[in-house]
Amino acid sequence: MNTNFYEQVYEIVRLIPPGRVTSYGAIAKSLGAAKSSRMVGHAMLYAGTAYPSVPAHRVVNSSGLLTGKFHFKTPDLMEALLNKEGVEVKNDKVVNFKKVFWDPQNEIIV
DNA sequence: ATCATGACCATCC
DNA sequence: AGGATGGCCATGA
Repeated sequence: MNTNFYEQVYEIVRLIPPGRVTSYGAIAKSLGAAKSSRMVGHAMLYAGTAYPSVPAHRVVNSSGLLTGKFHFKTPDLMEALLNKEGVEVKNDKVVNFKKVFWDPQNEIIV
C-alpha cells in the first residue's frame, strides 16, 4: 500500500489515547486537508486490513456520531469498545463528546 | 484523462 | 428535526 495519505491518518488515529475520541474533520485538518474528511473515513476502511490495528472506533463524525459502526466486524463492536474504554455511547453517539474529544493537533504539533 | 464511489461536512428546505 | 443536495478530494478501474 504505502499510501502516505492513509499512513498519516493511521498515525494520528493510533495516537488517540483510550477514553478519547476525535472526528474525521479534525484529523483531516491536522493533515492539512480539511476538505478531505471523506478520505479519512475511507482510510479507516483500509484500517481493517492495516497493521498494526487502528483504533477506528475512536474516530467519529463531527457530531460524535458513530457513523462507521456498521463497517466494523459487528455493529456493536464500536460502542462496545468505547464503553470499555470509559466512553459513554448513547443512541449511537458519544456522550460528552466535547469532553472526550481529543484534538490531533494537540499532539502533532509538539 | 475520465467516471464512479465514499466510515464526511455544510447548507438549504 | 430530518431529508435532500452540492462540494471536496483521494483511490481504483
